[in-house]
Order: sequence, then C-alpha cells, then structure tokens
Amino acid sequence: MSNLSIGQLAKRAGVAIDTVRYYERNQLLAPAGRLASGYRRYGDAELKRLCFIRRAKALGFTLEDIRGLLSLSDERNVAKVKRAAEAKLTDTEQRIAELQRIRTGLRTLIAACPGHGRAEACPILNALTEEDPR
Amino acid sequence: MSNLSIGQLAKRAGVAIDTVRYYERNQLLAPAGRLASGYRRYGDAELKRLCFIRRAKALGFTLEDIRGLLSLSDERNVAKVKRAAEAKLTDTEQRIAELQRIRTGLRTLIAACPGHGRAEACPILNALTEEDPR
DNA sequence: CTGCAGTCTGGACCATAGTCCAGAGTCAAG
DNA sequence: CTTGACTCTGGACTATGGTCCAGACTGCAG
Repeated sequence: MSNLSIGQLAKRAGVAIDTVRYYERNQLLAPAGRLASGYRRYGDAELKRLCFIRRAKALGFTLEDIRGLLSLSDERNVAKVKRAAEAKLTDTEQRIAELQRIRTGLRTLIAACPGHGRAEACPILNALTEEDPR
Repeated sequence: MSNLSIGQLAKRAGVAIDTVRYYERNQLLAPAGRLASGYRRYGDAELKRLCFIRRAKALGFTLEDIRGLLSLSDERNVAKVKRAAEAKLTDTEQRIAELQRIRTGLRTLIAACPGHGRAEACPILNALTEEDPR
C-alpha cells in the first residue's frame, strides 16, 4: 500500500494540490491519516476515490452528485447507483436538446444573413432586435 | 417615445429590476437619462436593447458575447455579426458533441448494470473506480 | 547543518449572472 | 399632506469549482 503525500497523490490523480484540499473541505476525500507534523498521508483507497471523482466529473456529475455516488458506493447499493446514473442521463439529454434548439436558431439566422450590406437586412440583428417581450 | 422608469422597463422586457442595474454596472445598458432625483429614465431604444440582450441570452450568448454583439450592432457591421453568430454556432456544436460523449458513456454503463447484486458486478462503480490516471 | 522544496492553515479572490438588503430619498394618488 | 409604492446607492451574498496567497513549519538531500 502506497503512502502518499498530498503532492504525490495530486500528481498521480492528475489534479492540483489545492483541489485535493478543496475536496477535503467539501467532504469528498479525507486523508488516511496525518504525520505528527500535520502533513496529510494518503493510501491506495484515497487514490482510487480521487480517480473516481475525476472520472465522474468527466461524465458530467457535479461534486454534489459525486458526494451522493460516493456514499452509495460505500453502501454498495447498486440499484441506487444505477438510478443516479439514469437521472444524470436524463439530465444530459435535456441539456443536449436545449443546445440543439439553440443550434437550430443560430443556423436559421446564419443561413438567412447575406453577411454584408445594410444592418436592416441582417436577420441576426433583426431577430435579436425585434420587440417581442413574451 | 415612451419614457419609462426602471420598473416599467424591467416589466416590459421581462427581467428583474436588479438585473437592469446589473447590466448597467456591466456596461450593457445605460439609461437614456436621469431625473433631478437621480431616477433612471429609459426610452424605446433602451427597451429594444434590453430585449436584444434577453433574446441573445436565450440563444446561448454570454453577457460578454452580447457586449460584443451590441458594439457590432452599433457599428451596423453585418459581416462581423454574422461571424460572431458562426463562432457561437461552432461553440454550441462542440458543447453538444461533448454532452453526447457523456451520454454515450452513461448509456453504456447503465445498459451493462444489472441494477442489483454485489457492487463488484456494477459496471458503473467499476468504471469510475478503475485506476487509470491518464 | 544548510537550503530548498514541500506542506500547513485560514482566508481572500476568480468568473458567471445575478439577487437581496438597509437606509434614505422620491413620486403620485387620494 | 399623507401614505404607500417606487427608486436610489453601495455592498454583501448566492452557487459552482476551484485558485492563490502569506507566513510559518517540515522533510530531505548533500
């Protein structure tokens, strides 16, 4: 079992030292122990946990979500973990749909804009300028 | 030409009063003038400008972007406006692709997870827990 | 033993896009 | 004139996810 300083841990997990301490402040990752000097010490379990956090973040989970996932995985409650992943999938799909709506709007405007001439002929400016307080 | 108080302006544009003042602090929207008392007064131009901001935000532009668009539209520089919209489209497409990548990851994990049994059999936890610090 | 790199703490600060507050002053209807 | 609604300012506070800093202490190599 490795016995890592905060700097070594951070390097291995690919995050900043300050981020590790930030996670500790936010109850995501506690050190395995401390030296007499107060220096934090981490083992393999903490390294795995930190990698878990990094990967979950890459999947679009917030730190709040991850706190939940970690407590679930501590409980080894597979059903709850699956439901959390499904909820995050739904959420992700909604975000995609929203962005696609935006994309469609932009494409329409760009396609209709000559890109030169008077501003009055520019549908982008017109679409944005039109009074239409919903 | 209407002569609006900040409250009337905010109501017509469908935003909060504080938001109007926030936009002013951030150089997005200045009042047409002030009464002797210091009360802000707005005309049609400001109402249009505020609606512009609201609509651009709905299209996914940040306030920073919008500051740029507003100065372009002041310039009536259609080519630059079109290029800004195209840049935002590219940006939007990248965000969609990123979320789709996340969605694929989640779907794969969910499909492979039995939803019950031992945590070791849960691919969601395993995928997240695997050591693989890139 | 020296010196430098690493670590400690608490708190300030970053961007984003606001929201809310106190305390004072003002506007307009009745 | 009174009263209630509106507005003024400056600053604090929200959430998210960190980043940076000073000043002090520690660990380790040479």
